[in-house]
Parts: sequence; structure tokens; C-alpha cells
Amino acid sequence: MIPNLFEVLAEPNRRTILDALRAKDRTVGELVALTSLSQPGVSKHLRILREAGLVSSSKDAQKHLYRLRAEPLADVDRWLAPYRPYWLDKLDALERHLNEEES
Amino acid sequence: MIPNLFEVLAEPNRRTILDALRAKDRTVGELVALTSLSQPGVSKHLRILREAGLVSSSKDAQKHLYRLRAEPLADVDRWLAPYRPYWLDKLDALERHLNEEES
DNA sequence: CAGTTATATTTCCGTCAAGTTATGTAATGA
DNA sequence: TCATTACATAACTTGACGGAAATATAACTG
Repeated sequence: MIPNLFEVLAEPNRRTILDALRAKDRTVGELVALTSLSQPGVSKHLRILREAGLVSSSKDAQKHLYRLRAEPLADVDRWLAPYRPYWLDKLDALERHLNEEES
Repeated sequence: MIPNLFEVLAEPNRRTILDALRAKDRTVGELVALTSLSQPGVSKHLRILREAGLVSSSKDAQKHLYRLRAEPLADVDRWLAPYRPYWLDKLDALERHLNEEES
């Protein structure tokens, strides 16, 4: 219940859905085709993504259009920020300064 | 097996461990104190982090020192990159251009 | 060597996530 | 109204994960 953002993103099919929604809004049926999951399976993931604020939906007749809402991903970006210096070559010196031992 | 990086990061205690290792290398005992987990629990998480390439360890007598290896997190950063424009205010126009409907 | 410290591994258990099938609901169309 | 389309929800099964407890291993200490 109320899974954290990382848990939401840990599921590969959910990332596939998000990636697909970057290009354009999609119906559930389209996403089913993209994920090779059953329709209920996709709906389940969409619910989790909706509850995480990562997608929103609007109804167009029977079709439900899902749209990417990437704002929550800024939290991941903020978590990641302090780690970024570690993999940037220019700051290897900093990394070695913060630690001392060699493996 | 071989859980993907997002799965590894989904576990809160593992993120706690990584965050702690940003400051300095730590022994298992220190990490036990920081996570309120049992020692075997921490060792289990450390194994997963090691297999993901996110930490390395070196032995100093009985003590095992764990060190952050943040390089794999660059993959998360790369996954995140295409989403970044969506939450940057300056690019709201781009976002509206890529989609059309309103929720 | 015996005991202690520090950590890893094993075993077991409860929980929960993810998938499927079945069913419900809403809108369209003949 | 009845059938069909599109999707959501419910019910159920299964497998993996996270945790603790017990045990193993390795190094230091007296």
C-alpha cells in the first residue's frame, strides 16, 4: 500500500509503459500490445502508476487515454544528485578524498 | 536472479546503506546500527548491493569495510534523462507540444 | 587452545507483488 | 434491447523477498 517511488519503478513493465507514454498518450489496448501482458495486468500497473502520480487518465468514449506525469520523478533525480559526482571522471579526485582505503 | 538496478534500489534499507556510505566507508556493525536490522539482515543486503556493483568490500582483520561504488547509478541517471524536461518549468511548452489532451 | 569478535551463510517463515482467469461496468452500435 | 468493445475490479495462485534465528567461518586475544 502506497508503495514508494522506487518500488513503482522497479517493475520492468511499468517502466516500459512510462517510456511508451513519453512519445504520446496511449489507450490501455495499445499498452497491452506493447507489454505482452493481459489487459487486466496492464490495468493493474496503470492503477499503481496513477496512485504514484506518474500517469493521469481521461476518458474518450470507451477509450481511456493515459498520459505521462513525470513530475514525481524529480524525487528520484533529487535522490540521485549527491551520487552524481562519483561517476563523473572529473571528480575522481573528490571521490578519493572522501574515502581513504583501497579495495 | 540478478535483480535489476531499480529492484535493488527499491529496498529502503539498501538506500539507507548507500546514503550512509556516501559519507565514509563503514563496517557491517556500523551499518547494523544505522538500519536497526539484524546483522544477518544487513549482510544479506550488502551481498545484493555487492552483486549489483554498488559497494565493494575490503577486509581489515575481522572488520569488513564497505565502500560505495556509485558508477552503476549512472544507468538510473541515463534512464531518467529523457524525463527531466517534463518537470522543468522552462520546458512546459515542450511538454504541451508533445501531447495535446487535457485531463 | 579456548573464547570472543565480526561477518557470512543457511534455514525457515510470513507477507506481498505480479500474473492469470473470471466477472463487473460503461459506452457504442445495430 | 442485445451484442460488442474497452476497461476496471475481484478472486485466486504462485513465487520471490525480507526478516529473524541458528549455524558456520575467520581472525584476534589471552
